[in-house]
Amino acid sequence: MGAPALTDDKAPRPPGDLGGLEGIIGFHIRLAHGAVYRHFTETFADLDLTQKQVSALWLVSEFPGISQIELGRRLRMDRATTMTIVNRLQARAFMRRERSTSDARKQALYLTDGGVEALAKARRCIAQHEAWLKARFTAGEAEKLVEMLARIHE
Amino acid sequence: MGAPALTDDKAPRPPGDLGGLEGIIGFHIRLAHGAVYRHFTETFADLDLTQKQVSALWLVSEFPGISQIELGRRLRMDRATTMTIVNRLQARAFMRRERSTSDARKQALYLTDGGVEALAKARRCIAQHEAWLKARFTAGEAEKLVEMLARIHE
DNA sequence: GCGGAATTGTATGCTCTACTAACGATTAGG
DNA sequence: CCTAATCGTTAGTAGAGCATACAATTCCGC
Repeated sequence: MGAPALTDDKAPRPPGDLGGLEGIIGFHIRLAHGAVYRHFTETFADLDLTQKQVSALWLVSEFPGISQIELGRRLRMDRATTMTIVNRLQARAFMRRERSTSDARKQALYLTDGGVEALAKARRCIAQHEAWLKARFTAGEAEKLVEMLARIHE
Repeated sequence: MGAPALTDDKAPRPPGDLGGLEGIIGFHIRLAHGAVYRHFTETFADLDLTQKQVSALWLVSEFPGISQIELGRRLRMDRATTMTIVNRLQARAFMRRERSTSDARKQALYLTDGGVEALAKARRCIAQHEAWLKARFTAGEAEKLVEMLARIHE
């Protein structure tokens, strides 16, 4: 008991009040992720790329010839999810698949010229997006935040 | 130039290496959110409740009679998304809708007895989930993390 | 070397979340 | 009183994640 009724409009608690949810770390991660996701989507509206697609382009650029399973491992995606990402990027001619010469089970992934170009544009958008994010923190805080988040995803 | 080939299996970089992605705050928030989401889903497998559903139950419990639009505002969901959440919870008889007496446009949301019970169980699962999360941090760190995440979602 | 187990890619189908656009009902403001 | 704004609702679209099943390939024990 004690929770005040809101049937009338004399709301006694401010609109941002989240009650007991306020102290839950997981809840804040969820909201923060949502906010970042929304801003990302706006920033990348012109490029029409999602976070996952950009991450995949980026990783394939840094690890040319990487296999799908390895790409998925680093981005914490399962095989099926990785497939749909790569399918879309291949359909837009940003990426191509080749059978690996060392292991015929694997596909080796490479960026096409169009993919390199798209990634270059994406990097500029990411810089902008990150600037929006980092404006809230000092350099030390940003570093600490990244380090703590890394502890969560191992 | 510079990026080592992975066509062969002499991978010169460790499997956790994310290259330039490492420094991107948004990327770490994404991965952390994924990890939290996965653990949450495991923890709540028996209850068959999602993060959003639990958050909604919790908020309606703290603000009985809250309108859908207000619920959505606090959880950063639009009206359509809020609808589907409330629909599911109502279908499982955890929540009921009533027309607001003060504003006939609004629905006033209340937990049913089943909803109260489900929330009680959910709270125990959340405690477990949060303990898993908090094990990585000191009390001070956890507080700082929450505060920094709050800066992101305002 | 051979046969069974594990790995990788692929296809299919389901779910949750989120968004847009439209519409009707109700309320609020000039 | 009439118009604009708000709220709920429905329908459609899309990304992301997961499970399952299957084929091809490789690996390992014998």
